[in-house]
Amino acid sequence: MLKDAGQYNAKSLEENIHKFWDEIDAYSRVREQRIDGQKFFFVDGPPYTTGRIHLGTAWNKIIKDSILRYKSMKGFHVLDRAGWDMHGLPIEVKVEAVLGFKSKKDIEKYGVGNFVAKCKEFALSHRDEMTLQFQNLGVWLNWKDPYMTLRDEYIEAAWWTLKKAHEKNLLEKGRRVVNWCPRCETAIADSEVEYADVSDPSVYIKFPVTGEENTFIVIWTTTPWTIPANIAVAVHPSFEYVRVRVSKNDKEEILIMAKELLKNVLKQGRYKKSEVLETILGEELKIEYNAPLGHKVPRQNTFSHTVYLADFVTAENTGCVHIAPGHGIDDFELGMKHKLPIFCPVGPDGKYTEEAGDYKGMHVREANKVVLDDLSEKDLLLSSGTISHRYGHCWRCKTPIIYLATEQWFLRITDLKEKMLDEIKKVKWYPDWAGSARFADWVKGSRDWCISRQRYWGIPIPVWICDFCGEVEVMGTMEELKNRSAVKNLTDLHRPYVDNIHIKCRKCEKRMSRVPDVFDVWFDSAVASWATLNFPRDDKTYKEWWPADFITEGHDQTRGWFYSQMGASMVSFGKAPYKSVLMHGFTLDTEGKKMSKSLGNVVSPDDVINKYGAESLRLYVLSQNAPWDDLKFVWEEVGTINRMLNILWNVYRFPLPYMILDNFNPVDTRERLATLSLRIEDKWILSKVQSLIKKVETAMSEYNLHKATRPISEFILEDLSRWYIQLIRPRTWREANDPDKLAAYYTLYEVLVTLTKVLAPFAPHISEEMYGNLVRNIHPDAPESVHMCNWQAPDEKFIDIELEKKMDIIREIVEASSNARQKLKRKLRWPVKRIVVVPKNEIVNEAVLCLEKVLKEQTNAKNIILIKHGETWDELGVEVLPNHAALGPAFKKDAGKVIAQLKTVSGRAIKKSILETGSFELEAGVINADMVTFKDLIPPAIAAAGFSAGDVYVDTELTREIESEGYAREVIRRIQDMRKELDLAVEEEIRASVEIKDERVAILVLELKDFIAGEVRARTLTIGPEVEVEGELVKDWDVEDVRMRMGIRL
RNA sequence: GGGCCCGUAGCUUAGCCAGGUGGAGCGCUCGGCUGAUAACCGAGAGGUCUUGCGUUCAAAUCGCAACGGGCCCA
Repeated sequence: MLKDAGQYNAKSLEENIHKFWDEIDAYSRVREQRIDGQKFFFVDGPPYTTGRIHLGTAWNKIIKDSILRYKSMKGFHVLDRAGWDMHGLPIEVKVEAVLGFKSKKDIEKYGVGNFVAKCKEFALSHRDEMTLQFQNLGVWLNWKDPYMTLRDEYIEAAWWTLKKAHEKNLLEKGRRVVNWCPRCETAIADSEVEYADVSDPSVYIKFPVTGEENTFIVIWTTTPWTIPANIAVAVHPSFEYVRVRVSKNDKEEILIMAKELLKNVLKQGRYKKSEVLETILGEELKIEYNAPLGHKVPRQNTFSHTVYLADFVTAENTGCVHIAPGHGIDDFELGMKHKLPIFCPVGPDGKYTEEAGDYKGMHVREANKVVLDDLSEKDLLLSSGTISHRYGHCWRCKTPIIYLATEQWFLRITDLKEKMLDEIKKVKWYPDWAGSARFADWVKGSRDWCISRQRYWGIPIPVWICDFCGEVEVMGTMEELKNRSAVKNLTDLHRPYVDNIHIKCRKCEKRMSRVPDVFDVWFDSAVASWATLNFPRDDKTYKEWWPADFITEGHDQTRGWFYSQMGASMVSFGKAPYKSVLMHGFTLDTEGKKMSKSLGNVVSPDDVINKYGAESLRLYVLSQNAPWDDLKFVWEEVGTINRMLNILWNVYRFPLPYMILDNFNPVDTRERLATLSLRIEDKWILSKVQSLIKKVETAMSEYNLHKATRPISEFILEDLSRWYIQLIRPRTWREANDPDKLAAYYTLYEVLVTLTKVLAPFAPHISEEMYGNLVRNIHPDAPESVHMCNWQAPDEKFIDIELEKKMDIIREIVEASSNARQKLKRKLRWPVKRIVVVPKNEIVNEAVLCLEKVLKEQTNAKNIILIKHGETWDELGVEVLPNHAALGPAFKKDAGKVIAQLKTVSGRAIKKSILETGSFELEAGVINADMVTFKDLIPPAIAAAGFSAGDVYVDTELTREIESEGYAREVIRRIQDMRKELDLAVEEEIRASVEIKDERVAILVLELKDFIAGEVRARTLTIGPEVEVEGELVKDWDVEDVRMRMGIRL
């Protein structure tokens, strides 16, 4: 049996549904149920296990959940292990903060094993916390068996991939300049560098040119601490450079710089006089110079310092660029090209090494000032100021990064670039430009991938090197390592457990040791698509499922996970690891600014759930805008969605009391619908709901979640609540087994049940609740959950597009008539004599004929008069407006007479004649079409309003019958109001008395006494001018200026 | 500085790909309804479609540039 429903309470409803899902193990059973379906392999982009989820993460998972629920209902066998990214520097930094550590030395002292254990504990506890948060959103993924990057089988997937890289000669150890965090003492990836505005030195330095007295080449830098490592100066080959004689304080010297920047340099150096001695192209500039800090850094005197040409030089500052190949990427590349020494006198802790001579032991951050002082002492400092610019910082500990030339391991992704670009084209991107423009551009500009980190909590790099001959061997699996090393009981592949495992060199039979590095954490998630299938341990599953059918992440992942996966997959398998990608946007605040803790504009998903429930949040993020656009979070809009859900709930619960009262038992709904005689509005809503399914399907085929969810909301508000429910209301109040009522019941039932299924992927809670009552309480053998149901295919036999169009017209006419009524202040409760529809096209005609009853009811009109298309309503008066400009010249002095006569003749007669014959004969002369214009004259009791395809006239003239009904309805409304006040049950009977002093009105109302009594369920009803009013509740009313006194008693 | 995306009523947006009188919702004002009722419905006001230039008979729509926002990079 159906059960009644209370008010919509999102929180308790969602809690109950979550409990229900747990009880019946809904998720697992839904997936099992589809085990024979077509495979749909989804890979969850693993969130990083620190802290709580934010709005963007919530949006991400809601998108995934809705799409997967939809796919599952469509019959796909979905594979969707949730994923967790659990290694890496971010967690190390958090744990270091908890333990109060300041550097790697603290970790070493604490013990790597202890530290790693803490990191693991941290990651696991956050995973649990975040899982709960995702589940509160109603997100279904495989939470019981997620893939976790810290698992041994996962680590093996990474190892296997690196071995592949080695076999394909794509793994390389090399010296490169990398982003280096001097606090974390590790290389960090480009993607781990966060840019922020900082104030740095902005200094102009003179390098003394060899063999030319008092001549200097001028460079500019923001990092004076790199001057001790200077090796060269770069100039642009096609810029013009000048030698300038300048003077200041009676001292003369010659400076070299770009011609274009002469003014700037003179200003910086506050030179009073200047004289250009020579202008030459950069490519002709052949000079050597002396190390500016040779006296402090003895090694510098062993290098030769020369000017080189480089395209990356820009016309800024001096046009001459200081080159330290050990401390800059461009610098390094230029150095490699010209075989310059890669001089890097800075250690991993950011302090100068022995090679830096006098600076040894000094931290580079303290060195800036000292270096400037030393240069100043030598009179090599041209000017010194500060500049505010964007500079890179370690994204976790916020320390400014430095560039260091270090030994690192690289994947030679650049070798695979062309093939990767081909693969990108084979992937289906939503939207298209995410792949063709954004991702392709990123890949084109990508560099080799530095995968090594000098840290602890990560996947150990499985490379062993011979201590003697340098032979390199890569371990692909745990098994391989065991076999090669004679270590039998290896239970954890993390550091420090793998650190002391040695193997015997195949070449020289000496000892091999593991390189101490761990992987860049991006490499972890890069192998997710096969690691989640437990490859390489399980080859069979891989063959059945790989590559992924679908992934979806935010646009920040273009350079992140989209890329890292593509790179790793090209290395491993030579093809893309995914077939389709939906790129979604970012959540921003109301102003369109990004949410950040420092701005204090962060909205957490929990806040939204607490206020409106998960369902509102879900539908909000899904429908607010296109998935790929950024989402501006606006609280009011969530409120609007919540209101829509509330209306849905009211629509759902409105018929329940009647259905229950009538013992309505909807079995074989489709068959009953075929045999019952349905009203046209029933057919209409059935058509509408089928059309809705089609719309949702079309939108979902392109992952247009906004275009799928918006029509659902529109259907609920416009078609169901505002229209169909209003139309069938009177039918639900009928007593007994009226077939017309049953037709409405069955129709509404069918529509609501269909709606639960359409809604299920997007609003899984409310649809489950409705389904539970509407379906499960009636059919015990139906699927237990709406999510176990098949997606309902649109049924063409219900669809009648013409009818849908006609109803649209009728709704427009009703709106127009309501508009017209308002002009004459005639309430809808009062019937009107007639409504005249003047159509502008044939469809309006058909619509009115076809839906006359609906139109009549909804406009509360006694009659509908339909004027034929092309004709005018003949009761409209016609005002003839003389056209003086035409009448004057035609009739000259008689014009006045003609105009006067025009007013005495029937306007309609003139219009008719002019329309038919083109002229009209007045006593004073014949007028033609040019001389007059016509205007409709609307009679006083008539109100007019237009709609898109015609006009509507409402005749509000009162008749005795109308007044009688109008007053009667006023009385009914007020007694109903009083019933409500007494909180009476719908079926409870009353005794009522109404005193109306105005005798005329009293008589009018009395005429409909029986009607009134029936409507308000009154056993007895007395009405009259002298009635004694009494009862539990007595009230005085003012009805359209008529005083009434009413009382009701039980 | 570069790549991609976004910029339409007070707010959130549709329309843009395939050029031809800019549609909604929220909010506001006024009104209605009262057997969904701490609900619901209707009407009205409100737009230099960020700006400028160009293509065209015609530009929110196509092109170029600028400005503002986002992501990514330097």
